[in-house]
Amino acid sequence: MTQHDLQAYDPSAYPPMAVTVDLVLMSVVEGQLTVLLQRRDQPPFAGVQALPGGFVGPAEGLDEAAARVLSSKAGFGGKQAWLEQLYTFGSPARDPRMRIVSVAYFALLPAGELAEAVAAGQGLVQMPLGAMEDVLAFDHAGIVALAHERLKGKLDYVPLAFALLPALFTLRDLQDVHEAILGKPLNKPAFRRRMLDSGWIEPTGEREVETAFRPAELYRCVAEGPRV
Amino acid sequence: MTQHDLQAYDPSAYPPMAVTVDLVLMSVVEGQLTVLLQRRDQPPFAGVQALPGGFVGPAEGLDEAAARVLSSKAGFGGKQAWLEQLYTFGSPARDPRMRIVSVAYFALLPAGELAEAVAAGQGLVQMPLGAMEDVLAFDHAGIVALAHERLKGKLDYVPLAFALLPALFTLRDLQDVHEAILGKPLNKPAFRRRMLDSGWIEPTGEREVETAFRPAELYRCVAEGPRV
DNA sequence: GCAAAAGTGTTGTGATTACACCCATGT
DNA sequence: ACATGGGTGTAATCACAACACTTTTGC
Repeated sequence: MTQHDLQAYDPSAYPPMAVTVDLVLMSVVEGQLTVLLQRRDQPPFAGVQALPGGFVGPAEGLDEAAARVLSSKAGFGGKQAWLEQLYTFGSPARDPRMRIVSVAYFALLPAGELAEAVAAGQGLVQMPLGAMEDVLAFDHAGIVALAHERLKGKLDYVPLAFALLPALFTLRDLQDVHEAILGKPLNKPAFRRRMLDSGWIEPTGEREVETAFRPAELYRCVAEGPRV
Repeated sequence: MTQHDLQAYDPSAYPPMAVTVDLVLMSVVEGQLTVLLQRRDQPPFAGVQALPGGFVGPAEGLDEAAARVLSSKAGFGGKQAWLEQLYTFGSPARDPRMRIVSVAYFALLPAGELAEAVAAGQGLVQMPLGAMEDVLAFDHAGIVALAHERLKGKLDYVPLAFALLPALFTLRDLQDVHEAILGKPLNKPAFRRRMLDSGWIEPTGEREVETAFRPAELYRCVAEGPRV
């Protein structure tokens, strides 16, 4: 952005492009990492599943646009979700219609809220990450794979697992989420201690109810993150 | 990118934006992590240092545009550099002239090549990361800070330090680069072993020449990375 | 009292650090 | 010979994992 100043003042001299945001909306449903998809009803890729997304408005920031799309698709009532920029895709060939630069975000929601979004009946479906074999439109399969990688990589350093759980949760719930993301079982005592030593959670003194056996203690997340 | 298909076919219905790439071109010069900057000669921010950048062409991918800007500013002769997408900035307020979405990249060059770029006399200057106190145009100070964070975070997992060194280097050179990036001294034997065990380097059998004292062995990087 | 899952104590292992030392080279 | 930095061995520390064990609840 330096030696192109003359161009910049002439609207026809720079190449205008459409900028969109695409959302990888994830949750852990019954031990499976799951993504929210939307069936396209127009070509190209009519009838194919794709990531929800939308154009960035003229006076709208990128994070702002992502948050708008998030609340419009998963119009959850005033609750919070993790929302983080993932990567920007801008290959000239990625959309056959026109030049589109797309800023991908990933969003994390508790399973209950994902289910609500699906139940709202706006054509949204949830699909386990393992079940989608190249059935996504555009380059969206690669975007989902990248989101999964990022999730795995940050899991131990950043308190993002809590965005996939309700406000109160047990250590077993938390471990299930970690195992779903990493795709492998974890040792229970080791996991417990790592979490308790992390400073991310605090015990509430409350306990589960309606359990068949001994009820587990409920914990609360006390860590901060990019929640919208 | 799903429910806006009708808009997408009408050029006037989507908000066109200019898309640029900005480069954080870094090297380690005399133990200091250093960034390549360019003095702006046009308002806004005339006379102020900024990151080199440029518009993304109509048929050009983002990585491609970044590589083009890299080779035009630091027109190094056929050598290789580390080039990696960093983050995308799109606040409506970030450029007072018009709506610009900028995809930031960071690039890593050996100190010698950075010096060549400066010597070429295209108005480029190098500045140590510690020395720039909010003297950058636009939101570029934040971009540089983010690049530094990313560099620190990936240093132990990804073989990017070698992009800051010539093809042959000593373990001491490598340690100096790590220390400059992390901003703290490292233990010599521990660092040695970590590097030798990493599988990223291999000894050449060659040795330094013209040293005052015992010459160190020269190593070569055998790891792959996103080099352009 | 028994089944099932919560929660804890103890031990072992691998990785990394810290410190001390030896080695090789040019003056 | 000696100063200087390259290079190596050994012990200590830490984090984490594995395992066995105790505890608590509902039926």
